[in-house]
Amino acid sequence: MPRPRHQPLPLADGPAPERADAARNREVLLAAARQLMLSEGICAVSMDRVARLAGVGIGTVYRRFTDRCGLALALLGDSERQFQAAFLTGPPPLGPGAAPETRIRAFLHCYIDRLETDAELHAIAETSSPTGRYNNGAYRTARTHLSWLLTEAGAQDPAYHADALLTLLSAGLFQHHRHELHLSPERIKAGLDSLVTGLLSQGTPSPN
Amino acid sequence: MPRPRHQPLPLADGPAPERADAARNREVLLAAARQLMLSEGICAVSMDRVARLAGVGIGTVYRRFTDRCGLALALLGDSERQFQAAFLTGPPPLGPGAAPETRIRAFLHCYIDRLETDAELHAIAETSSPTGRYNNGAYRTARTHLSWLLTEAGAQDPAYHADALLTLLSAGLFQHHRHELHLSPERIKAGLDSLVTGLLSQGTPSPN
DNA sequence: GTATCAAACGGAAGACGCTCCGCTTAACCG
DNA sequence: CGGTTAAGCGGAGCGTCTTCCGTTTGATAC
Repeated sequence: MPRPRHQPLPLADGPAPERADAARNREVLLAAARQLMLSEGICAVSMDRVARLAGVGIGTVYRRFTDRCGLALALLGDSERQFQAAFLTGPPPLGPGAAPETRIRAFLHCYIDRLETDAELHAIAETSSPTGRYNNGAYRTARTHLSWLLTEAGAQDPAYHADALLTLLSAGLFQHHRHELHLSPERIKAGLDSLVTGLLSQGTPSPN
Repeated sequence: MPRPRHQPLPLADGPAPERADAARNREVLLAAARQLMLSEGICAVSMDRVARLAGVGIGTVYRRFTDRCGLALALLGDSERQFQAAFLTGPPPLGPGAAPETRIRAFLHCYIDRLETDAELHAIAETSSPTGRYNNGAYRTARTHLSWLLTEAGAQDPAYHADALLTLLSAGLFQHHRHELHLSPERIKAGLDSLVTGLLSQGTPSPN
């Protein structure tokens, strides 16, 4: 009969502690993926090759990262954490202190800058199911934040428009604008800016 | 020595005439794909099964439709042609005759209705490369049209905002809104409408 | 009818994502 | 330390998309 496992600390249970070998493998795998990416480009980062370069079985890659998108998301983890810290608790204009509208623009500009450096990785991270993009922690945090800023700024329908703005930050659209239509990042930011202006020109008919 | 082929009619050369067996196979394959879709759902529509049900080799499917997205696009062909006819030459509010702003809204609403009936097929059609969605005839026609309407309506930066609006009509976002957030089609249309209002509230400062 | 050739065909083979399941091992307890 | 258990591991195998290339065939000219 399976005896109930004793709970050493019933307080503050996170999403489950990771065993030592698991944590080790996570790092080894991320390192392998990064190396593959740097030396041969994104296309070379297949689950199979990452596993072999890391010296583990494929099953392990999936156990650690769920799927290819999960691996991409993990590779973006540092960038993501930095970004979140910046818009949640960092200095203005991105962080608290600036006017909501200013923060929204800063958020969008910063996101475009992130795409400029890591568009391909973002593209993979958005690849799973059609709705996969909308179902991960990073997306939800961003949406919640944007939605709140839009509310603060007095916009109509913040929930819808938060999703709308984030959809305009999809890697696919960015790559199309950037590398097929040859728009500069500034041009893209300007487009987003005018959209924000439009969004905020309604809602609060006159902010007096 | 290869003798030069005689040209029967040097006038009006289309994108290349399709040989009889090729045209026949195209129809057989589309029928097979439709049947599979109706009887077992979109997931059952794999290139392999379509080929077998049609009684041809897989190579033929690829020769006729290039890839899976091409097949999906072909399945949407009728709907697409109807839609194009409607907004290019049909009656108002979608076609010529109504005010540009009215036509823009009608365009978006109509697109949402199309997604409501064929979201899954659209999702597959948007699946190829990250930028695949932006590189097919249907997309380009829609973009040109929207861009022109935006110009007529006096919007700023019509080129950018045409892409923006079309990106908000992606199947992935629609499915997320519709089936995960449980928004009604009307709710989605309202969101798009308020965006359009914002877009057009600038540009022409006062249309007098 | 016959010759010719580009177009079309078929299906084997490759690459990749992902699943499944039997075996191994870290972690914890007494 | 030895027992117990959940977590982790490995890799064969499946399904799918896609490519490649040798063979076949429809269309045309003569």
